[in-house]
Amino acid sequence: MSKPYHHGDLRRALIEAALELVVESGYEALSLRAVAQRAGVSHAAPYRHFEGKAELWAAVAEESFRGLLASMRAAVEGVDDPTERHIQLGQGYVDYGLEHPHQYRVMFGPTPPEDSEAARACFQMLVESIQYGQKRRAFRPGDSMEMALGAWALVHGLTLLALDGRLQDGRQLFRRLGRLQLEGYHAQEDPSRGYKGDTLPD
Amino acid sequence: MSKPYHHGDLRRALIEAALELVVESGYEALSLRAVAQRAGVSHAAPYRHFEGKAELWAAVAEESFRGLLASMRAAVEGVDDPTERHIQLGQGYVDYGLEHPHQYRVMFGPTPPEDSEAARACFQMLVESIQYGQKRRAFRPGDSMEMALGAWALVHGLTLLALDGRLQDGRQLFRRLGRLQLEGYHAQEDPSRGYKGDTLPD
DNA sequence: GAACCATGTTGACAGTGCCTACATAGCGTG
DNA sequence: CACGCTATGTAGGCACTGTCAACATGGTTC
Repeated sequence: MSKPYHHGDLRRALIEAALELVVESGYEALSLRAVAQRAGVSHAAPYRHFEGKAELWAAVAEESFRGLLASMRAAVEGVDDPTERHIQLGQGYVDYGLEHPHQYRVMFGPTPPEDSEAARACFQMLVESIQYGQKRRAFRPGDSMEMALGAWALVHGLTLLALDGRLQDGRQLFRRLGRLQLEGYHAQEDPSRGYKGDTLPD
Repeated sequence: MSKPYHHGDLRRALIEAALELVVESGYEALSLRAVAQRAGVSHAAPYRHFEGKAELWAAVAEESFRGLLASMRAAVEGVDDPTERHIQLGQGYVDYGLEHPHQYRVMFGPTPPEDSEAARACFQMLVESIQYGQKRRAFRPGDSMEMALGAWALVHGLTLLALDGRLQDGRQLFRRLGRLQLEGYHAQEDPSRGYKGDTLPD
């Protein structure tokens, strides 16, 4: 059979070649030509499946977001307590970032995908985790999306700082800081200490 | 006089040309050759002052960190209340990022500067703000560096998410989430709700 | 003034993204 | 079945990039 002229599913093959490249040779080595070569096609072939480099990157990012989503899902499986569940969710996030540093850089690189379904699903998990805690009266009432954004910012920021080598042990640090953030999210029995009603401070 | 063969302070001129370029034409337009041309010098001249592209980027980042530091300093000037001061500090951070998006991307881009004096100073401001609040018994005791890292992660994460267009109004959002985070940092009068002693949760 | 050397220039090389022109083959339609 | 149409591949070229080596210039020092 040798190599058929037409590949069959080159698009998929290119994405996987790109993923392999990014995992092995790092974030900056991702060139269209290198990807094409790895997939065993000519340097212009990718243009039949992607508009350009940015679109291939976006596809790689989307694929990676799916991995992130899976990591978060696995981390919370079977955890019922709202606080513990939320911590586990963040842990799953941070873990994925630390274990797939180059992919994480592609996901949030200079060309982030405009509309990523998987990315939205990841954020949705955070929102639902907040709402779950609110329903159980473990977290204070308030705009669950905003509180989820706060959680996202924390895990995202920690992951990036860790990837930049600015932290010692990002995983351990998150366990502490995640709980600390949740102390602010917890429902407060003493009304003199702050929240009255269902709004966030200020 | 025309143009003297030797520039005088080409290193400085290159950094400033790079800054202008990055501000005007954006983050990705930063090429050594473009910078050289803007400085009115041949394409290989920069190599007499920088080891390569990465080092020039690092210099631009360092310069930008100095701007960030200035923004943070200006934001807290004359603010005494620990909570308000800490919020203002974060505000100064977020504001700088939102007002200098391209520079912020260089600062935390794929090639972050290894040892940035200004970056350390920025972080130091956060640590001291925490310690200041602890001394005044406004914030709970605990590892001030860790708590500062939590604050950094929040502002850094929010800034990046805002720059990626994933937030509506990052500035406003920070005011709310910053206060929310501080609720977790506040000293808690009711010992039944959590912290005992001088350690962070978990 | 002569030698030195930091600083600039020129030219080249491999690699990049992207484009156009051409080749191949799988498909539907007569 | 044969014909063409079109999707998908290739080959080559363009302008640009970072980097290096060889050369030019001119300020500084003995």
